[in-house]
Amino acid sequence: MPRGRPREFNTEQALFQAMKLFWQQGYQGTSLDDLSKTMGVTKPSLYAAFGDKEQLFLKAFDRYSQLYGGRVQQAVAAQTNIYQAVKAYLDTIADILSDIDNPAGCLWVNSTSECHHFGETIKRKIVEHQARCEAVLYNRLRQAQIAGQIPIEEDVQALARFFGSVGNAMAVIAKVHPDPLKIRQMVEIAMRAFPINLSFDNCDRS
Amino acid sequence: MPRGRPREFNTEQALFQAMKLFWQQGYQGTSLDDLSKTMGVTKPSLYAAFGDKEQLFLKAFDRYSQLYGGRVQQAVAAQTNIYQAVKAYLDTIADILSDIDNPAGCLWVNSTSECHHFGETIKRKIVEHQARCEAVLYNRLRQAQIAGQIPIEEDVQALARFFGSVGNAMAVIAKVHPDPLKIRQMVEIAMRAFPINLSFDNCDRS
DNA sequence: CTAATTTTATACTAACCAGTATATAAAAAA
DNA sequence: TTTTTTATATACTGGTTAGTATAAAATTAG
Repeated sequence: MPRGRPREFNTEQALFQAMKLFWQQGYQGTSLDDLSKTMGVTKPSLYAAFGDKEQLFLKAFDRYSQLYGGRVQQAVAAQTNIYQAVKAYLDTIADILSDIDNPAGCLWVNSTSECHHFGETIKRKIVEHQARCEAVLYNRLRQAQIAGQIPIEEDVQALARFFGSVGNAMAVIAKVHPDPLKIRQMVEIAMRAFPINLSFDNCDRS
Repeated sequence: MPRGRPREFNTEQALFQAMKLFWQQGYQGTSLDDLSKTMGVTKPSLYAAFGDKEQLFLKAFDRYSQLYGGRVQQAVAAQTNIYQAVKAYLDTIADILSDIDNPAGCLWVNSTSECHHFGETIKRKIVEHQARCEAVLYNRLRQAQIAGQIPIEEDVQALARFFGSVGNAMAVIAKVHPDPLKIRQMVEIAMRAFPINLSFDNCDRS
């Protein structure tokens, strides 16, 4: 057991609350008094445990990235078919956006809108997250292309960016019209842009 | 000529500067001192001419909506072919996002991210703008559907929402990677999702 | 020129912000 | 118990925020 007086709060739970608050209200829209109250941690304890507001945000963002980015990544990995893998990417985002326990929209998309105000550290995190999401799709698409399932003349990097962006677009819609049906329709229509290799079409699009 | 001391600033130009500042920095990220300085108008004059911060934002947002929404609407109206009309919608947004004189991204998308902090008046404006953009696409798509150029079983409302959302997604990309080429590629791929009426296909997709 | 009217310049206010100093409480170590 | 260590509670600080009071300046009307 550690030395001094024990913490009266759970670090993980408190960080989760901070993440949800930043997600809902944005970085600038969330005050330390707000955080302190919602996390159930007094300000001095908060600083001792997580550092200043920027560091807390970084940790909250990492948590978001691991939790939901991880869930999307797993869903993609679980599919063997490339078409279904891309669809799983969008479907999982649709699931997350439709969960009424979650704040509306996407923390990453919200953060990009605020990026003018951020320092270099947070900006780097934002770019990294985007790159990681795109890479999940790119790796699978490129692999499928090499396997002949996607036409060789396709720019799979651009394709990964497109489907990644559709996920972001769904988050924007979810923020204005939190209607699961509308989000599902987005997935359905977006998947029509999936390229067909006419000579090697062995993809199941059921 | 009006009665008292004449204004030393141009209202239109000042509002344009305010719009650009909100666009770049967001509502919460833009202070009145900021606005006063950039607009070249002292705070008391600013309040006399535009009202408080919320009212100024509403006017700046209206200006944005008229200026760029109008430009997109015109581009769509200029096309006779439905496929080209939808493409013109996205191409015009790509043009606006690629203009280095403009702040990165889209004021509307940025504002949706901040919406938790807004009062009902601004929230209504945000929903209205989205509905108007979608309507530009819907009206054309529905017309084309009635004319038999789009399959009757298509949900053209969902289609309008999809292409509108692609425009938003392009704005998010532009905020992180301000690369015109990447934005153009988004348009190219998104247009693949355009529905073909196999029995009445008279659309020019050149 | 005078009076009425409107804009501008300066300085101010009350509330809120991120962050902290100080003192106290709760645990382990000696 | 006493000392050491860590966490908590309270109150505070300096800076920023939106918004304003006051007075001077610039114009027109009579």
